[in-house]
Parts: sequence; C-alpha cells; structure tokens
Amino acid sequence: MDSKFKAINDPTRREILHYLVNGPQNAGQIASQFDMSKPSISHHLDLLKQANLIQADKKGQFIVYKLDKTGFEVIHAWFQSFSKYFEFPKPKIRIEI
Amino acid sequence: MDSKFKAINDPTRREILHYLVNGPQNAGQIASQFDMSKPSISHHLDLLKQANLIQADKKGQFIVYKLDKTGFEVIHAWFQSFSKYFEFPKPKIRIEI
DNA sequence: TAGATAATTAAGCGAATGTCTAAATTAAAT
DNA sequence: ATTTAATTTAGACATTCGCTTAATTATCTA
Repeated sequence: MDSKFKAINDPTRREILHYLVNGPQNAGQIASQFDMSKPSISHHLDLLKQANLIQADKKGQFIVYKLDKTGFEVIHAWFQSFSKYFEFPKPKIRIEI
Repeated sequence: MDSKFKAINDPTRREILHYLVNGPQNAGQIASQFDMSKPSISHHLDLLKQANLIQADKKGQFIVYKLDKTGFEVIHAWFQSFSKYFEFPKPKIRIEI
C-alpha cells in the first residue's frame, strides 16, 4: 500500500507510467526518454515494480516493462473509499442498478 | 499536482483524510486520534490544505477541517488517463451512452 | 572464448521529509 | 486585564530520497 503511493509520488516515475501507456518498452528505451542516468531509471523501475504498477519481462538480454493492472486497482480502490463523501465526475449518461 | 501526490504519500495524512469522511472536525479532534504531537498534525494538515485535499474553516478559536473535492478530482483525472490501457472495476450493472 | 551490449547493484552525497520540543499567536473565559 | 485554551510557527535532528559514477551480472555475437 505504502509502496504504491510512494511510487506515484515521484514525477519521473509518473512519466514512466504514462510512457508505458503506449505499450511495453525495454529499460533502455525508457531510459532514452529521460535526461537522467540509466541507473537512476533502473531504480525508478524497481520501485514501480515493487508497487505492482509495472511488470518486468526478461527477453534475452533485454528486460521489457509494461503496466500492471494490479497496483492501479489497489490505488483505485483507496480512491473509491471516498465516494461516500463526494462523487467523482461520471460519464454523461449512466443508468445504474 | 506534485503537492497532491506528496500529500497522499504519507500514511498519517491518508488516515486524516479517511477520518474526515465522517464529517468536519477541528484540529484538536483530529490530533486526538493520533499518537503524535499536535504540531506534527498541524504540519500534516497544512500539507493537505496546500494540496486542496482539505479546507480549513475558522470558527472562533477552533479551526474546522473538511475534505475538499478540488484536489481529489485532480488526482482522479490523472488516474483516468490510464483508462485507455485498462479499465478499472465498475458497478455491477451499468448502461452507458 | 573474447569482446560488446543491456541492465542492475553498490557506494556516496546533498536535499527533502517527518518528528519533536519550545516559543509565538490568536481568541475566549474569568 | 489576565489567564487559559487552540493552534501554528520556528528550530533542530535523524531518516529517507533521488541522483551520480563505478563495479557487477547476464546475454549475444564473431
């Protein structure tokens, strides 16, 4: 739980997550998007992985990362626990039972 | 933006938010829920306020705090930006146009 | 097997964070 | 007018964080 909030606290890690919306990428491809050393990116990836926000998949000498629904769902559930207090924006029309 | 993620990163601050789901409370009432000094709680309240996650309302010598939808909506919007990648759990039945 | 490439782990450093106690501020009560 | 109560501000200290460079592990290819 703590690890997830910690993970999304950092702006670089949030950028990494958004970058991965485009699809899986290996560590080098991700690192090339940032003006930061590879070890730093590697560290960020590790924290995101610990938080189950991304999954690592070893393909030969490459390690391919992709978004992991697991962690996102946990954060989403935390969020929903406030819905009794106020509703969040909804789709335009919605019928619910 | 950063201030909001920073605010919800700390477990005490998340507890404060949950506590306020029950309704507005003054600083002393909030502090009494935690085994922590009042100045520390005051500091946490300040960070939550800066993030627009709570609102402060001065009532005489008391300062009443309540949840502020503004900040929650911003985080929620960030969250929704990942919905193209995967859908989050929905209500049981839902018809949407 | 040697050499090159991909990525991580290790070690170290300055900045930011969370906590405390003590002092200051503000408003109410006597 | 003083005192009491509620809360914040200030200052100090240990811990955590994010970054860098250097060293290490694993894999591919000639």
